Amino acid sequence: MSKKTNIKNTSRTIRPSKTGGAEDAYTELPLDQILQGNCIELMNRLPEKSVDVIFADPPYNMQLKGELHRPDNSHVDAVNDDWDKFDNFSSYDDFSKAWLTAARRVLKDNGTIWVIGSYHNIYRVGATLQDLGYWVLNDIVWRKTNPMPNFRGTRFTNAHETLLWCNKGENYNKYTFNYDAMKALNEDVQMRSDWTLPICSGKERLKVNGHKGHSTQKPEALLYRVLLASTNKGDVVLDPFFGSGTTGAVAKKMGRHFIGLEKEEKYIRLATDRITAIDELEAEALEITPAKRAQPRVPFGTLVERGMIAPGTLLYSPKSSNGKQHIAKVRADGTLISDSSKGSIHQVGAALQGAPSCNGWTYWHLQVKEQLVPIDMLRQQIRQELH
Amino acid sequence: MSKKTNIKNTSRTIRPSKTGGAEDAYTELPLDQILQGNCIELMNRLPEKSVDVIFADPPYNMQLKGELHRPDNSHVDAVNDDWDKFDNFSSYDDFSKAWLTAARRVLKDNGTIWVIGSYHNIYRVGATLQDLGYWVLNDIVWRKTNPMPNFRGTRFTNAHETLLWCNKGENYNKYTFNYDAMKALNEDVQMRSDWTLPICSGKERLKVNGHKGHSTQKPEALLYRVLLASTNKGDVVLDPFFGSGTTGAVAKKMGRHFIGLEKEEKYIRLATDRITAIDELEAEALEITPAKRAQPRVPFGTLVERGMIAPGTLLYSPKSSNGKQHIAKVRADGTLISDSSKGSIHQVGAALQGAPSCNGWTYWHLQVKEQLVPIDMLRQQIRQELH
DNA sequence: CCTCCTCCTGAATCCGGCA
DNA sequence: TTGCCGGATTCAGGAGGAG
Repeated sequence: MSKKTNIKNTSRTIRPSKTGGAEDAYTELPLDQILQGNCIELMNRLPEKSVDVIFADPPYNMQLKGELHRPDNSHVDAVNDDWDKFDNFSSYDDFSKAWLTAARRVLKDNGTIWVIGSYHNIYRVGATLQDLGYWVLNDIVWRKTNPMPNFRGTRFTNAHETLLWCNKGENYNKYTFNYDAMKALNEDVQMRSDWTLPICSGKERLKVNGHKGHSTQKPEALLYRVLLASTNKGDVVLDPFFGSGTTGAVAKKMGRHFIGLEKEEKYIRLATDRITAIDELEAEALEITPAKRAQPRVPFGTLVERGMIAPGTLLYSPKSSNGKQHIAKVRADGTLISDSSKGSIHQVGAALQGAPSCNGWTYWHLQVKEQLVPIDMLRQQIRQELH
Repeated sequence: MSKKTNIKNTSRTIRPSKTGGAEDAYTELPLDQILQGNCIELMNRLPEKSVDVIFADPPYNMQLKGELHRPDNSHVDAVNDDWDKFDNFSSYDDFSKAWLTAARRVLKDNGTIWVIGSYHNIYRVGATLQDLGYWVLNDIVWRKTNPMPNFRGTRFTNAHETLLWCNKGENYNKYTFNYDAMKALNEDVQMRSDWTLPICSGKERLKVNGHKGHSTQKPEALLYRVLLASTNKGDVVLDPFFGSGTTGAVAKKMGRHFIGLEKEEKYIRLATDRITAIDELEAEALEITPAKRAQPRVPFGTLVERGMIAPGTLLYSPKSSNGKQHIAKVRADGTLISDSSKGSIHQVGAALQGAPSCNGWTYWHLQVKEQLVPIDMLRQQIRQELH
């Protein structure tokens, strides 16, 4: 059982045919619509080899256990939706295999598929993609500028998600990749496999009664880059896990057609309202998040790690008016130790001077051939590499 | 068939025992050595649960690429393609399963394993890790500052590799993670899951007759961060695909023990020379920022006992946003009593705030000359005495 | 209108020692 | 093994109010 939801009056007429089985097959693509139901059944009703690109944001199977609080004791509103629960890896794999098989049938031979995930699920999804014959073109890392920290200090901040971009096989080489558009978007340097973008928050984040409209809404900037890279104007983009409809919103804005598949009524309502309010952009499109121009932050530890300053190296302060000079030793984790204090280059510099603060980059020097050179010189080198 | 290679004169004597099978078992760990042979066989000869960390840089499945094509390189239909791919990925999976199983036996229950790979193999490796019961702690993205560009403009620049960091399972929670050292290395901001480091080039890149000594030599900075994060001084690090010996070089430098497994004679020679030339850093330089949890516990009652806080003293919470401030009185046994609750400094603090927990040391303050001073100041005094 | 400050929040596999 | 309980733990950015 499934029904369709029209997004705009201009959407095409649907003619389900009764031939060939219990399910109604779409003889024509239901463009710019959200179809309600199980995405596998719905995909099987679409004509084969009919869509240009698939973007899929399947459940991540997060397997969260207890409650989590921030250090200020506030409660973390985690993803604990029923749709994210699976019994075990095996049942998750069955699910992945099923929807990716249905997706493969619908995808044009020269089409491509994007799947986004986290470490909880992306390794399984990636293996399943390969098992089904999909060919990985790139794995893309979405570096979040503002991820949630690790509140308990138990792991590295989980600061990225992964997208897999695949075509239907090694020998299908005519997929769309707008190389020059990507290069232009990246200030005339080849677009890399790591994309730095903020998470979806602020005004862009859809709310219902003051609460998140969807627990995992993706930022439009992410979809913008995906669609700009891998589709042309007028292409058809299928999203089998439509959710809050970011794919549809960006597709409409960019003059692409979308087909959204979604089980839950509440998300369909949310997405429908959202997309209805959107106007298609004129020819020239804008990147929502411009590249940051600021100088990249370089921790002092980076110099140690890279072997530019070995642990055990002595650093020297400038000689003060009374001829006194401070010395500190570099430790393995990029902190300093002096006679009387330990800590960052800034902390130790401040402590030794009895000052409230200190710029360690200019205060501390290396001895190079009987000359003192500020460690800031080394930071400049690294910043040049990071360009 | 395998043999060992001593790296330094001080290495311990090895006593292979003839008991229990055709293979010689090591009754003692062959520390700081490179063992020649098949890594699975070698791992099976090591004592179980004996190494603290495994770092593995397995073949990326590029070698198998030839097998992924038909011998005549003919175009393969998508559907028929499946078995072909499956068979070949399957053999890579068998290989992964075999060495990861052997690795699991050798790894201490509270040990962790790192595996590095690219999109060609990491999704398969990740799924295999999970299938074997390993629990992913983080997936780490190594962002290369200087990756090889995509010359043909057909894809995004492949600018990263992925590391998976796992422990032996969901319930093994005592793995080593030097959170504070990582934070210090990153200038007092939590270390994230994306690491920006250059590839191995220049002087660091080992050459033999003017050519690369090893085709996939990893940068020492990468191993430095891995080992600083997940090992302590004196720990044993096993690398089953030792190659050019970056793991051993960094381990030696950092005062960790290594065990290297490697099939090829030429790489063993390369790595041996390399590691021999390396000096271990001095002890003071290897010190890192200690975890607060590692500091001696001081019961609040000690302050009362020592007369630093008299029974009857009033303690004050910080003023909250609505101007409210909680007050509690110290009792003779080091518990607090307030209007509504009694108990430890933590329990009363939590109860008064209606919070799930509270660090009483930072929550409660003494009034000293019209200023509020956290009682943690007094704990610091005691800890210094204990020094 | 601008600045400053406080509050809130985000796909999270989030503690550990001891009785 | 379970349960108790001490006490350690966060970054970026947007919204909104105060001044």
